[in-house]
This record gives sequence, C-alpha cells and structure tokens, in this order.
Amino acid sequence: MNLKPPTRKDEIIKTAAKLFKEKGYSAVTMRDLASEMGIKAASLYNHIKSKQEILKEIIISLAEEFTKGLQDIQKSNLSNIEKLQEIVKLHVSITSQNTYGMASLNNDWMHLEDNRDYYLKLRYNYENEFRNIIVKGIKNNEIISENEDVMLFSILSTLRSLYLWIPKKEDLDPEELSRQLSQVLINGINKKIN
Amino acid sequence: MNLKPPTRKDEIIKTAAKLFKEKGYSAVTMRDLASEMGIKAASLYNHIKSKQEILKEIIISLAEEFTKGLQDIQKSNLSNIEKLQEIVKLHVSITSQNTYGMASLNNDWMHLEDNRDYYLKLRYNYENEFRNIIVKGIKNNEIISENEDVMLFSILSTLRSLYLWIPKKEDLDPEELSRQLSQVLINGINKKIN
DNA sequence: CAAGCAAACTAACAAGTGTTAGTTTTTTTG
DNA sequence: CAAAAAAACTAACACTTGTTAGTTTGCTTG
Repeated sequence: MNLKPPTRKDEIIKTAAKLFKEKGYSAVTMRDLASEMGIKAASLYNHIKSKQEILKEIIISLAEEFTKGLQDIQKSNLSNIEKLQEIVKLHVSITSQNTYGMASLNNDWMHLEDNRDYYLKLRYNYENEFRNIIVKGIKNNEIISENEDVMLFSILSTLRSLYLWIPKKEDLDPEELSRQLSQVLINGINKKIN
Repeated sequence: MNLKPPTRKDEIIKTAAKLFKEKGYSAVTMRDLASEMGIKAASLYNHIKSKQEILKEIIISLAEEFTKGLQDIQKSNLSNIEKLQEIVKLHVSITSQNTYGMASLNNDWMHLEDNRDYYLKLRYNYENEFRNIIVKGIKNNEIISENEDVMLFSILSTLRSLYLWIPKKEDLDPEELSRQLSQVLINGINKKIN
C-alpha cells in the first residue's frame, strides 16, 4: 500500500490543510503557507495553480471518498442498524486519516468557487441516502418512531465533528472508537430500568 | 421584556454576525459589513472601535450566557439525566435566539485576540462541568458505564451544531425540539427488543 | 431658530493580498 | 559530466485590507 511517494504538490496541500484547520481558508495567506514549507510564496506556483485549487483538492477528494463509501454500504445487505454502524466506521476511518482536511470540508466549503455547487450536490445526496437508511429502519421496526430529521441531524453532527476530537485522543484506535460511538449514538446513554 | 431599543452598535453587531455566519470572520470585510448596513465603511467607526471588537462582543456574550445557564442548572437538585435535559434546553434556547452568533462562537473564536484565552477558559470550564454531570450519572447508576468522553463529545457536538440546523426548521418550536433531541441523545434510536 | 450631537460622508494611509514574469539554483538522469 | 527537468529565487504588479482624519448632514431639544 501507499505505492507512490508524495509529490511536492501533495505536500503543499497537506500543509495547507493543517493551516486551514487552525485559522480557516481566508485567514491563511500564501506567504503563511510558503513559510510553513520553508520556501517563498512565489515558489508555490511551480506546483499549484492557485490558492483556490488547493481548497478544491482538499474538499472534493474527501467528499467523493464519503460518497463512494456510502455507496458501498448501500450495496451490502446489512440491516439498517448495521448500515449505520458501518457509516460510523466510515467517518472514523476517513477522519482519522485526514483530520486537517475534514476541518476544511466542514468549515471552508463556502469558499469554493467553481466547485461549490458540485460539493453541495454531493453533500445533499449523502444526507438523503443517510436519511433513507433511517426511514427504512423505522419502517422495518429496527429504529424508534421518532422524527427522522432529528436523528439524522444528531448522528451526523457528531460524526462531522470527529475532526475536532480525534486528534486529542491519538492513543485510541479507530475500531474501539467506532464501537463506542455506535453504542452511544444508537443505544443512547440512558441506563433505563423501565 | 426587551426594554431598550437596539443601538446602532447593536445593529452593526447583529449584521456582522449574519455575515460571519455565511463567510467567516476573516472573509468579511468592513466594506462588506458597511454595504450590508447601507453605509460606508468609515462610518462604522462612529459606533465600534474595531472589527475585532465586534467579534469579541458576539462571542464573549454568548459564552458567558452558556456559563451562566449551566451554573443555574448545577444549583438545582435535579437528577443527572434531568440536568442533561436542561442542558439540551439551554442550547436550543440560546441557539434559536441567535443562530448567527453561534456560528461565530463555533468557528471564529480562534480569531479572537485579547479575549481568546478568556473564551478558552470559559469553554474548558463548561466542558468540565458537563463531564462531571455525566460522571456522577454513571456513579449513580443513571447512565450506562461507557467512556464518558465519548458521551460528552457526542452530545456536545450535536448541541454545538444546532446553529446549522435550527434555521432550516423555523416552524418547529423550541420545546418540541428539545424533547425530541433529549429523547434521541439520551435514549438512542434503537428499538431494542432485548 | 440656535446649539448640540449622532451619524453619515470623502479622501487617504500603510500594510498585506494573490499572482506573474523572469531568473537562478538544485536535483535527476542518460 | 552534460543536459534536462524540477524547484527554488527576486522583484514587482494591481488590488484589497482595516483604520484614521477631517468634514458635512440632519435630527433633537431648549
């Protein structure tokens, strides 16, 4: 695995994602980025077309990764609850591998220019697929009959915030975190004796 | 209630919060803000000291409101599960009244200059108080014996994301939303037949 | 109506922005 | 080792940024 060595462009994008996480796309200047790479700003342009291109690379590749992952889950014949558990794993896995990029995905997508609509379409479709799993789970008596949007919002908010949290717990392994998250998100925290 | 009419400064802060939500603090210029107010950028400075002051007003007042709200809940003698339900209400209430400001609280706090450390202290204390309620709930057999940080993170992520979601559902009343959220966050979504 | 004041204006500043052009240095490769 | 390619550099551009100074407008009030 990991066949190709990272190109200079890859390194720039990775460094940019780190800075974007700390201060957001707009607050990071090309001089900040160059300085972090140990070069001058103009040198960046030997490798990338524009600041905007960097943002696009970070966000769109992640968004497509999520889309692909959810499609694979949909193809399976797991129960709806099991599908939700797989979605949790998907988010934990992608986020652990790229916490920096996930910050941009969440907070800087509005600064996309040419690719903003494409991103929004991917996100819209993702949320709809996600909601469908919940709706089918309700119909199939796997999931409680509560407002599906509240459930969707609640789970997805947590998964989307993982990028803030995973870096602080780097000793935790993804398998165990996924298990605990699924437990809490799906079964709640209440020790009900009813 | 609402005794005093809003000052011009209040209006500027409110308009700024709206723009900050859309594009983030750094991407909003004083000329953007002035234009939205129908005046010239220089005129803003008759009412505010600096761009930074606007951000401070938005974020610190909200952070203090949360701190105050949690202190009140702690003073009560509710069960720990009931305290969590009150926290949900607190977030729903503050967020419904100021969705714009909540965006800055979540995404622009790192651009605070003089007040950044103060904000971080408030947030740190808030999370600790919150965690304490969970820990006590576990000891008291109200809450399942799962990793308390995962539970804290999961609930708090959802509550912190409310600002993204509440504006889309403006027909829903805060009482009902709080009920549904508490249900989902505390009891989960699983229709377990175990 | 005059005085006082809140709130707008124009003009300008110094610093910082993304990006380009052209050139030099360093690394790779036949 | 020479040639080619990759990657850095300096210098500069046109534009935007937050903010200040000084002035004018228009409403309120005695």
